[in-house]
Amino acid sequence: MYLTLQNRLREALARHIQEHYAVTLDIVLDRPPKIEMGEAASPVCFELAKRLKKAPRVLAQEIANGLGKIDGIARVEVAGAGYLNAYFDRAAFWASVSSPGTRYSPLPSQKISGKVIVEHTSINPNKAAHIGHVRNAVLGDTMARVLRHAGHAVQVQNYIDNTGVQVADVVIGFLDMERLSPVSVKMAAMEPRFDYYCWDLYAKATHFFEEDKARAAELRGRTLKAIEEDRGEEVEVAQVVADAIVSLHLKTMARLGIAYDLLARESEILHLKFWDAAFEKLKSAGVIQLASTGKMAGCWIMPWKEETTSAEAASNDEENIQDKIIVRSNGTVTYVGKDIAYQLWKFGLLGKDFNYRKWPTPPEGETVWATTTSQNDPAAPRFGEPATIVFNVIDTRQSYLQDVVAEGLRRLGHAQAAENSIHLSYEIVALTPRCAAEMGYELTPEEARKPYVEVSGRKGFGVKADDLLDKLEAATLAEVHERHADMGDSFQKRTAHSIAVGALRFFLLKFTRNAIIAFDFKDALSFEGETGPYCQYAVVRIRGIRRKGVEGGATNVAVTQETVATLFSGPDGNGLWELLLSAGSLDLAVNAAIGAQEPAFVAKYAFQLAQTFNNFYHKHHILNEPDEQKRAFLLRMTELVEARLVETLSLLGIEAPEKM
RNA sequence: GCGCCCGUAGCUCAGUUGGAUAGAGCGUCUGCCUUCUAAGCAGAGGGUCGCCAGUUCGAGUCUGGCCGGGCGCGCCA
Repeated sequence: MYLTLQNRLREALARHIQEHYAVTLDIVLDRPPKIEMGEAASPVCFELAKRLKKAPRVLAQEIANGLGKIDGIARVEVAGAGYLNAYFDRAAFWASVSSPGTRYSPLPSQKISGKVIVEHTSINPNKAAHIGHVRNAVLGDTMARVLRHAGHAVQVQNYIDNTGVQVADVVIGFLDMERLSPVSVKMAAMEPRFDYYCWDLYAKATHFFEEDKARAAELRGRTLKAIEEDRGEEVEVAQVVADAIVSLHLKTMARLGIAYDLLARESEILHLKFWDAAFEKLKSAGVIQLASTGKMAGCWIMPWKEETTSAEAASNDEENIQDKIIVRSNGTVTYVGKDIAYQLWKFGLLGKDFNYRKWPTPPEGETVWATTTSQNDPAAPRFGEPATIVFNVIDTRQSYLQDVVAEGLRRLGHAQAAENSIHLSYEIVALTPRCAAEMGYELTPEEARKPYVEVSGRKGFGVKADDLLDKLEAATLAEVHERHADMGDSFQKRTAHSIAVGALRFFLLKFTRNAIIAFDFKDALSFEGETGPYCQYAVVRIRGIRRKGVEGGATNVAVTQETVATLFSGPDGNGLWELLLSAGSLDLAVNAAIGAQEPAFVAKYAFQLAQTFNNFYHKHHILNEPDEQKRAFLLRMTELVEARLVETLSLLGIEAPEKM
């Protein structure tokens, strides 16, 4: 609602200034420092004053006087040195927030026509998911929810690198270190904690490789080649491991309310000749070249840093060559090459499509599709339909590689697709030294002094997602049990689960993307202050009021327009108005979140609304309010807040329980 | 060496395209449960926005330089 009024004001000011001063200006709008000063303010007269060489306050007064009536805005006044402050029509705002039909309507300029792809999670399927993977998934899932809320057709894809080095390492662990047969691996893969087993095995394999580099190179080379060529025990085990772990990842993410439309697998990129098609395009367009000399001889490379002059290039020693290898001298393709093929497909620029089948072991109640080389299921959604915009949720350390992928598209002549390939980058989740020590990690004195310690999947060092969720659920269950002993067991569990998810998702979303999160159990297990449970608690309070009201046989009287007008202009008017305004500002938060690709804005908004409500809650004792009209008004207000807060939390993937 | 990111309260972080008196949570201290759930509320204390210049009517925000920290620059991903 707020956004609608803001847009009306912006348009009215722009038109007025254009008509009366023949100046076209972008109208900057922000919030006045205090609610008494209105709800939207523009410093546009300062800019206009400069252009016209007139005093800003004089111009502001002229505009305030001349600006006609704007629907939903009561008046526009001059303030300070020349601000234009707009005061919303509170009763009208109440009416529109109350009407059930109000929906988010994006600005026309922001409407993305066509399909949006959000690729996230994309964990190497060779070990259990850890907290860093959860940040990726939660960011991507939240972004997808927010985009859907804004009316976009979103497809969520999870890229499965089932033919890469990481899977190969675990395959070597099973075949060459543990000397298991494929059948035994198949049996092991049916165990519920197979991902944990692989977590340890992967760490052991990494250690094993470090002992003897030559042996490592030989084993890896042989295993990777077998997997790529789709033959032997290696490929059999690789498939078993990758498939089992993907299913476990899906299960872990389902605990957090995260689901996927499509699992796009690297094995299909290879076997359906996606790479071959991309390779031909890159070669014929001259985007990549076969290096004949130097240390990259025999590789297909994409030249980088073209702007350096030949003199500079000549003086540069080989160490500084930035050219990116796309195909190795042994003929195998790098990750970047495969990613270019995949990215081309996303935009419908490859001229090929996958076959699709249902994933055989999805989480309960879900349908997940996956790519396949075998028979296509005609019931599959049209995943091959070109996207107009693609969000790739990948940590910031891979920025350079993402730039290479986008540059590849650009040099193939797809400037628009390159522009719309958005790297939704985020910083890593590290552990505080204290947390690392708690987990039995021996810190060097240097590490102990740093604010955080980086996790490492290779070393098997990190907080596993399921362990963290278990810990959170145990903590919330103990609390729920204590507070609501009368509650049934399964209800207690459900409640504890939603609080645990609320705590974790909010914890990961309250930081902006480029903040490094130093993880600590103490912070993540906190349920007070700026947390998910705080926001959930506000909803629970509202539901408590409603239950009590129904029990007490509260009369359901309609709130008259007079009551609304009187209360908003009365002594508590500004306080009440602040809450309503906050409840009507979700569209602003969503708009900002999409504009900046920053889900944290929605989390900040949820907290701010919950906080404003808690303030209201303490100020007004609703059910004891003797005045029937005022009571009805306050009750209606809580309903409005509940609806908007529940909606906001659902965008964050957080459920509000009935009691907590 | 080159590139990207960061530096705001004791700690952890917000601060949309430059706008009015720089905010929140945690922690500390003081109050508030016979009244709709205290996972809460009110209040106090806490700041040379790393430093120096510049642009501007106006800079935490933009530009340049410096200081400090992180990451990337692999025939790994």
